[in-house]
Amino acid sequence: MKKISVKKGEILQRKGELNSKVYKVHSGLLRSYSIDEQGKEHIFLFAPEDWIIADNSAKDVPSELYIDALEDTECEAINRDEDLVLEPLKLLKRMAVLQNRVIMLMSASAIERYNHFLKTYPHIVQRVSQKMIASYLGITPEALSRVKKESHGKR
Amino acid sequence: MKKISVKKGEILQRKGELNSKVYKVHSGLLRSYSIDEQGKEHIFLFAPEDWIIADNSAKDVPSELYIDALEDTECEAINRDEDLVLEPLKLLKRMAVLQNRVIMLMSASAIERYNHFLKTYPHIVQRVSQKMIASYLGITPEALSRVKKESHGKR
DNA sequence: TTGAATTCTTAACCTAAATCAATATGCAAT
DNA sequence: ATTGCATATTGATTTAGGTTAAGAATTCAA
Repeated sequence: MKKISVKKGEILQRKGELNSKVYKVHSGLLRSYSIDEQGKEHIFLFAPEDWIIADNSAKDVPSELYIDALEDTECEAINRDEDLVLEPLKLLKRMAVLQNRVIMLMSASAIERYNHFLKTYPHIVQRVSQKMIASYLGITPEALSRVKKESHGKR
Repeated sequence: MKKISVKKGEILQRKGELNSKVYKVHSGLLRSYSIDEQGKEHIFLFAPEDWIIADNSAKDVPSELYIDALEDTECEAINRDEDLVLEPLKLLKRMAVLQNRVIMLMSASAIERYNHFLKTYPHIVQRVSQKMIASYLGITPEALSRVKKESHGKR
């Protein structure tokens, strides 16, 4: 359990690493993301102040996700087994977020996904680029741009 | 922590309920699913022998998922807070499954999703209908039928 | 401050999968 | 066995979103 300072753009953890930690963000903004076979980035999670971010692969399996900083960030690195006993309720909350995300990805259109994002991360919209948001939603930046334009009257 | 017998088709838990439990399957097959605004079913998880199934919404929030039996099932109902301390490693495993599912939903085509399913649930394919599998993959039964046909040579 | 580099928007076109519809197959209950 | 129902397959058509490309707007580094 030690404090870490990360500069914007720095990579905290890479896909394929085994010694994966859990990071608790005190200030700033981290994200986790995967890169698929075609080299495309998919943002898995944003972690602003007070959120916890981690790769959740089994402990003996190389991690699937990269974690890096979208802003200069102060955070705390915790061992995964410590995390389990330290903050069990936060863990349940993370499960809830993931569950909503799966349901959303299976049933929601582009615009519905965007609205879901606004609800999950009300304070992040101003801090990240459209490109990042699109990557989180699982659509292209072009599609996001279109969809926002079309919905101007409707919300 | 009590034993429960569920007949095929019986609903163990409904969307909107608050007293949500965690179920550990001893034999048979359970599933959890949501129903969206258009009345469409989306299977969230299959739980065959030895799996654990639950709605992961926050405890003070009505559950999002239905849970029912696809086969006659023997299982065990556990309180969510008990579950947390009883089997912390299984919980981490469930997180890993969810994480893979999100990544899959964001980046994979229909055929890739099907192959992913075969890997996650090697023994379930024979036990559930194409319709159920399609619902789990987030595609229509028609799309699944076509995609399997097209890939006959290729795998 | 200026140039280079991302990012954003818009448009035209393309494609994977959804929808709609018809037929076929399998299964359960009497 | 026969009826009825859900499931599966196949085909025709539509559509949401992807791809490509080009210009405008922002950001960033020197």
